[in-house]
Amino acid sequence: MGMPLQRGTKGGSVPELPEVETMRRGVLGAISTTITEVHWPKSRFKPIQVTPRRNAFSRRVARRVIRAVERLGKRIVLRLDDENVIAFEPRMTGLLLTADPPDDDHVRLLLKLQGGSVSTLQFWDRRGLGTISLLTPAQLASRWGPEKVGPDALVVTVGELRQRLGRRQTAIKVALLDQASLAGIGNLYASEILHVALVHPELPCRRLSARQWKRVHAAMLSVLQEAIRYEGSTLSDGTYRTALNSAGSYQHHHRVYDREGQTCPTCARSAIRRIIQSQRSTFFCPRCQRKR
DNA sequence: CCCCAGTCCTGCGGGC
DNA sequence: TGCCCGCAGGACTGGG
Repeated sequence: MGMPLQRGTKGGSVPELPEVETMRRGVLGAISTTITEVHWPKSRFKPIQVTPRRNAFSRRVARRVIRAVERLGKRIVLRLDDENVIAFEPRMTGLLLTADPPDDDHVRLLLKLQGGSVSTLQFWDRRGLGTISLLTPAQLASRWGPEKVGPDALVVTVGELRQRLGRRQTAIKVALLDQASLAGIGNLYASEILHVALVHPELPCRRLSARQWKRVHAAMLSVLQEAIRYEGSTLSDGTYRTALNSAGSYQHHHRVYDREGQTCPTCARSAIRRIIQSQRSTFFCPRCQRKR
């Protein structure tokens, strides 16, 4: 039983629902402010994708008032007084900050705001896979309407969840990541949720019993809500930060993610295993989460 | 429609 | 000591 005790090393938690919801709450102070300046800092890195082009974006958001700050799955949406929206998509390493960023090199956009408690809003992105978009209501609907983005994981009912995923042959862990079926879950929380639900990650969706769907749904809510209370997960590479550039602390409460070889905290007997599903790591306890 | 592999990008750790 | 390679995974795309 010489189980290797491994430490997660380059694990970098990515903004999923709890992290993006924490970002949203962190920038609520931008509501009712006016965008007075728009800056695109020069950088030695490849520029990130901005829609429309930067000049048009700057011209169209200048002097607009931010009416609301919303979350759409893993994206932050600022509703402007002309009905258009600014959408920030953090993807792997994007952050929305009201405080000083982790470094100046990776600031992609800086908005100066007037009239509220928040005077700057910055989009910071180390890897640069994130996107920034200014969209009309029609563009928003066609890109991220209900046909493209499923119901939010905090809002979906167990019936809806089962209706959307229940007939699929795909492994439950892979299906939970499909944003068109269910919005907000990413690789980290999928493993955590299935562990709490005591469901094996490789179980095909159509094989889950009604009881298991109930457990998955309940675990999804409890894990996501608990993670929001701890302001999300900041792993060893420290990438994810809140709007105030502080670390989240849910990583201290992870049960399986990035804990390969460590003893399962639920049964205290088996070692956490790591497998690859759809080219992504999945972590689970083979004792607590049985296939049959 | 369903499902999977490949692509984008930077930083970091391990191996040599 | 430094270089190279693999890995991290969200969203999208193209193919079977």
